Amino acid sequence: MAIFSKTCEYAIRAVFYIAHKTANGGRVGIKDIATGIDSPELYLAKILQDLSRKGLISSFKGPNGGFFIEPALLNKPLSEIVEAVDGDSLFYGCALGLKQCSEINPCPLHNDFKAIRDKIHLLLSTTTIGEFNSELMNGLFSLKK
Amino acid sequence: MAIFSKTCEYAIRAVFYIAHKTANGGRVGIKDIATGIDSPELYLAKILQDLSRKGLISSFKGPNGGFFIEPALLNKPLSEIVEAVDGDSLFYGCALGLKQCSEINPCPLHNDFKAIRDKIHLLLSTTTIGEFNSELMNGLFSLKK
DNA sequence: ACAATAAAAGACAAAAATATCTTTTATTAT
DNA sequence: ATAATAAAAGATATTTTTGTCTTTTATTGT
Ligand code: FES
Ligand code: FES
Repeated sequence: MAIFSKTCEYAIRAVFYIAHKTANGGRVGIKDIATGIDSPELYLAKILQDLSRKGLISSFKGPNGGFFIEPALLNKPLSEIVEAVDGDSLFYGCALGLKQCSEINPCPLHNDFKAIRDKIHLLLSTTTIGEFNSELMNGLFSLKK
Repeated sequence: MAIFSKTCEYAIRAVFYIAHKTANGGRVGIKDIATGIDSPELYLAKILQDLSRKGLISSFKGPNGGFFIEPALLNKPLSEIVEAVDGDSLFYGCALGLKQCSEINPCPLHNDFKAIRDKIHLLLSTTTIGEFNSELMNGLFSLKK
């Protein structure tokens, strides 16, 4: 198993893609995004509709329409995307699936896992949506293949 | 999304349960295990069959039959259970689902994620199946609720 | 030998995740 | 106004994961 669901992988890659493509204004269409991140177009459309409803990305219909990200939202943490799609069990849940992760009734992995889980949470809450824009423009980072 | 699949959560909890229940010999039946880790009995049976075929746990049929773990296997790393059930993408896969995680074609999260991924791998390969036996016998750790 | 026990195996069922198809709505340009 | 464009919405399909049911096989005790 991967760390994120397939849906979440697509969501993150799409958000990074939209962010760096519209950082200087303009909009980017679903076909462009789907090709740019190598994902099934119609499934991605559903995911972006959802993010749009939740206000994490924006869109316009019609000619010259497409998706974009409000400049102010470029420094939102990536954790908000993850939480919107996969929920927060990666940040707060028990590694072994106990109903409640707690010090009172800990599973055997609790102590060591909590440390790692907190690092994941920290990474995702300190990484912003627009953080990689210039590297992505320069082709230093990849979102496909 | 949680870090392990439900199947893997049950598998780990069951292995810990069997380990500490049979550390001093004897066998433990599926009903006992399912109750002890709070999992659906018949589904767990399938999971244990699989682990048994792979040689990670042992079993006997008939009266006084049940599951147990060869003493020598008690210091096998937990990572083998995880790998047998969930595969190795948690240890080697790209966070964003790129086909290949590599320095040559890295995703934006690559550097930070690799560090965390390695910690997860280290934790699971240095934790052994029998490591928590005494704490489990003492009730210091929990495998249910 | 025979009955009782308990896991193995195979088939099936339900739910969730992933993916696709079709129709509608908003926007733009002619 | 009208046609063209592109996302939104709703419905449907496929695949995977999770869970259950039934039959078979191995083992034990009588
Ligand atoms: S109780 Fe399992 S991780 Fe905290
Ligand atoms: S390329 Fe994505 S984690 Fe290495």
